[in-house]
Amino acid sequence: MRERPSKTALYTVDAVLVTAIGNELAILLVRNASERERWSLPWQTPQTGETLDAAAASTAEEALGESPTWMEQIGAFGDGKRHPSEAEVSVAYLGLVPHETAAPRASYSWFQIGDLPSLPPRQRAMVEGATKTLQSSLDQAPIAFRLLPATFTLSELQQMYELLMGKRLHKASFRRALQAAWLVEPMDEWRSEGRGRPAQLFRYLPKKKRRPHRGVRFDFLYP
Amino acid sequence: MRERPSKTALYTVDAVLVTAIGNELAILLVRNASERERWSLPWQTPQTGETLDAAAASTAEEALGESPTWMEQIGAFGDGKRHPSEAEVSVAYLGLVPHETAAPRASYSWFQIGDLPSLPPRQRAMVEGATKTLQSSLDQAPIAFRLLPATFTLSELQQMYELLMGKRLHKASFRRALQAAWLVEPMDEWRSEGRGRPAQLFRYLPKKKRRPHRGVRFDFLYP
DNA sequence: GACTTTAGTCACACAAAGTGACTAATTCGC
DNA sequence: GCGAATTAGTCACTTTGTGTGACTAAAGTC
Repeated sequence: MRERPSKTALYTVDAVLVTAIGNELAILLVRNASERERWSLPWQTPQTGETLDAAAASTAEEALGESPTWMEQIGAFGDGKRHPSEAEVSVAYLGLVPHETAAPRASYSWFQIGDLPSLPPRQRAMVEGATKTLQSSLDQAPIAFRLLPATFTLSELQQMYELLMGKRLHKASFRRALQAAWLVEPMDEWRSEGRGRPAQLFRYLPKKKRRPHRGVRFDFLYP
Repeated sequence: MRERPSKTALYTVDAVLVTAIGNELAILLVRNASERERWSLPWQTPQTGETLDAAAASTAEEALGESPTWMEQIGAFGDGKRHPSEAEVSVAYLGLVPHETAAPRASYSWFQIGDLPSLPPRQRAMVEGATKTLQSSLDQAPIAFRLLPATFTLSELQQMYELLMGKRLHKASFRRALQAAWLVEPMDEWRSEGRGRPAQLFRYLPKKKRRPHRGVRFDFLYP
């Protein structure tokens, strides 16, 4: 956390950095400088002239030593909820990191999302906002791909979707939809994972081939 | 616009108020106090202790004399773009208003979205963000319904969807999807609009009857 | 070499969306 | 009054997409 330059902290930028560990999502927290047994999201006060996006990126880099594979603002939070800083408003960013390449620096560590310690109220709201954003933009943005390493098997991809959607998917349907979407490219590599037939490796490759949706979707029916 | 209390304006809350006029969306702008031929989005500096949502609602009420039928934060904007205030960051809200009940106060007026005057750069970005949010949450939230009066015909509803989606829809498909979604309730009223058979009036009525989605959606394929 | 395990595909049933043609109820022109 | 025009509302058929179980393929285990 960069120290705020003066008493009049204007606002902060906070990062909700997410990865997938095993069968659950995890969030990166940092130990408080003063009360060492308390945790909070990584945050900082932007330097004058720094853009919001840049401040979020630098917050993430300070925590992980590298940039997330995906970063997106999820909104401004304030509304009376307490924050480690004195800022009235904090701008939250969601960042995605493949677990394989994510080595937190000292005093940062991953917490399973179902097992978070108590957080400052404003940051608790950010975590909720982040999971909501994750769910709702699963089919608008390559969320699952950004949580996986650059190359992956289709089973891994399916497991990631199952994790994010919170339900099991049928293999044949999943692959059919994936093929129709023209989103992955097979590599000339296979990976043998102990037992069973080796799986082909793929990589994410967004492409041409758009096809507009057909009907209207009244999806807000299904909350 | 409420005057900012001191020179150190922390941040502002800006409102992108949208309505549908005829066959196009329109946005509410306010004439600048000093340069009367320039326009900007309604904004204000929140009073200390006021929540963001409350500040946005009060900005809208000051402009229209009433609350929008839908209001949602669309994010924080800063990133070096200029703003009428000296604040480094502004939090933008999207508000929806049915045109029938929207009477702007003095020095406010509606501008067709295709024919906006030049705006402060930060607010220009907000308008773009608002239209993006409109598009992307069309099937997550009752956007179209919030732009229509409380009671409407199915043809009006379809026209609103066509306007928001920017394409024509087939009547039978539209109504089939609407019925499946269980979102409107027929009233015992009909409205005769000049020529042709009178149309039954409906009202928005979200209900039970959920049905989970079936497959995965790789919709980000189609930008 | 039979059995287990994981990868990958196929085919069929069923559900949803695209589409044009139909019926229904009103106004307009004459 | 009556037929044409206009808008509302529905139907039936076709095409496309999804759910599902059973199948083949290639590896390890015993």
